[in-house]
Amino acid sequence: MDRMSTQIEKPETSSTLRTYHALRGMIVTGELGPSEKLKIDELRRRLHTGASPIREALSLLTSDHLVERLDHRGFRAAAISRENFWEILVLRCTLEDMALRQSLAAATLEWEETIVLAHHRMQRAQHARDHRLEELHKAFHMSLLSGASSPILRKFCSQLYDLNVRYRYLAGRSQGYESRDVRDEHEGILKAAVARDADGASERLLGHYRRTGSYLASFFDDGATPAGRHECPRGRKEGE
Amino acid sequence: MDRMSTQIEKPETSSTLRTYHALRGMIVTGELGPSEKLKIDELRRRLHTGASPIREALSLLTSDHLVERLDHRGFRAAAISRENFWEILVLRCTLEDMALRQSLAAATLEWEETIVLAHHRMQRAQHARDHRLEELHKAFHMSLLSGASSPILRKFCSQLYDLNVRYRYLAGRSQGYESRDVRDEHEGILKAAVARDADGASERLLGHYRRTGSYLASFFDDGATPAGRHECPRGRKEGE
DNA sequence: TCTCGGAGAAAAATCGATATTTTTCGAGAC
DNA sequence: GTCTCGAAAAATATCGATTTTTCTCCGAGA
Repeated sequence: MDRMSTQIEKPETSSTLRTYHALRGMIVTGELGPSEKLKIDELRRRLHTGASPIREALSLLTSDHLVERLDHRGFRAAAISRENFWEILVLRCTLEDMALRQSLAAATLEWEETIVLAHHRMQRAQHARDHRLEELHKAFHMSLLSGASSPILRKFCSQLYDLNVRYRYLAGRSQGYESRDVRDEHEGILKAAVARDADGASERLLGHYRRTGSYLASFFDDGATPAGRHECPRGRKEGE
Repeated sequence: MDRMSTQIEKPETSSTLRTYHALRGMIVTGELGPSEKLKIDELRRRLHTGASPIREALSLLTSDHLVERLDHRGFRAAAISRENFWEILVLRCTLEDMALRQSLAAATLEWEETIVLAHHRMQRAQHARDHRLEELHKAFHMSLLSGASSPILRKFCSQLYDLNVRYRYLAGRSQGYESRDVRDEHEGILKAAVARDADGASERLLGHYRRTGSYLASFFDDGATPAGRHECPRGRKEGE
């Protein structure tokens, strides 16, 4: 992580990495639909590259749970399901709660400036209807966790973020960040984080996810939480 | 998962998967040491396969945090550090606690028989000094979590398991399962799980990890918990 | 002595082609 | 009419070779 950069997009040096990001974007946005067969040859033409980078990128995406590898039958975009949706939400709440608390516990002035800046950039993109809003939104959320001492945990959170955003796209809600409520929520999270208020920040962050989750769930479920009866996940709050 | 099989080794159909498992084993056991350069050509010769399967396998291992990918400079086995060791332990305790509770909450008779069987196989291998003890040990631990409704969580646990075992090997303690204590601990975990005692099982399981963790840590640290001052992780226990 | 630069070697990344495997589809049997 | 078997077609998996990049090391200039 360089200085104030909140990790926006690199020049993309290798073909494999370029392909990886391209494919990930295509799957997250639904350009490649759930369970869709991913033919090497077709992708090769579409992305102007060889079979090797495609296969490597698909291997990486397999570990991100965005692609499934079938014995000798190639790859396909990950299937979706109610269970999967709730699973992601539950895990995400637990892990981000953990990461956020680590991050706040290790908070520095530099980190504080980073999240303020990330928030500002996101806000500005909202007003300007910048197409980069999506990645700036992720950058803001990841910046909150960037102080966490556990890189593995941060990576897990990043993966779960993408998995969740995918469901948002599939529900046809590519961006709902403009609404007054969501903007207030972001601001509340930022303020609590700056104030080093772990419980408050966590509560707001997880509430943010749960509300979005319930909202999105209505597009998959027929309106309610699933039959499997996962209770809506709750972060551990010290003062309860 | 088929019937009673606790997921021991498949016939290994594709070259990529075979290579993946081979390389993973080599890194976990320390045959390929930390930060060691992983030259494609050398591995190609060593594993009697082409460059493509090697690269794909290495890509998969990158997502497992066992291999690092360097810009245009190839791959190397993941570095080790005190921080990394504790990070893995903390995460592992949190996630296995979660998975174990899910698993117990969804416990069925079939699941119960699976864990009993997995435990028996492990015990038998201990007596017979079977070289497959290592994989049977993993099979037992994973069987405990196998009822968890979240496949992603189970995969995270599996990854963290391997990362942890790697440190055990690097400490020169390839197998410490024979000791009376460890065997008792396993039995205690099994009994609590069969009794559907989530708190008891979790406490024993995490205690098992923490004890092993402190023990192993002494080989990396100079005897104590790290400067970074990670407190030893604690699972959430309901009744406290 | 140190730094810079460049030729040569080594290694990685990528491509094109071949070998395997799976899928498709139609003919023939029941 | 349905099922089975087998050959053709499609797609995957893998290999060998080429291209590109990085690394190494030696020598010239400061």
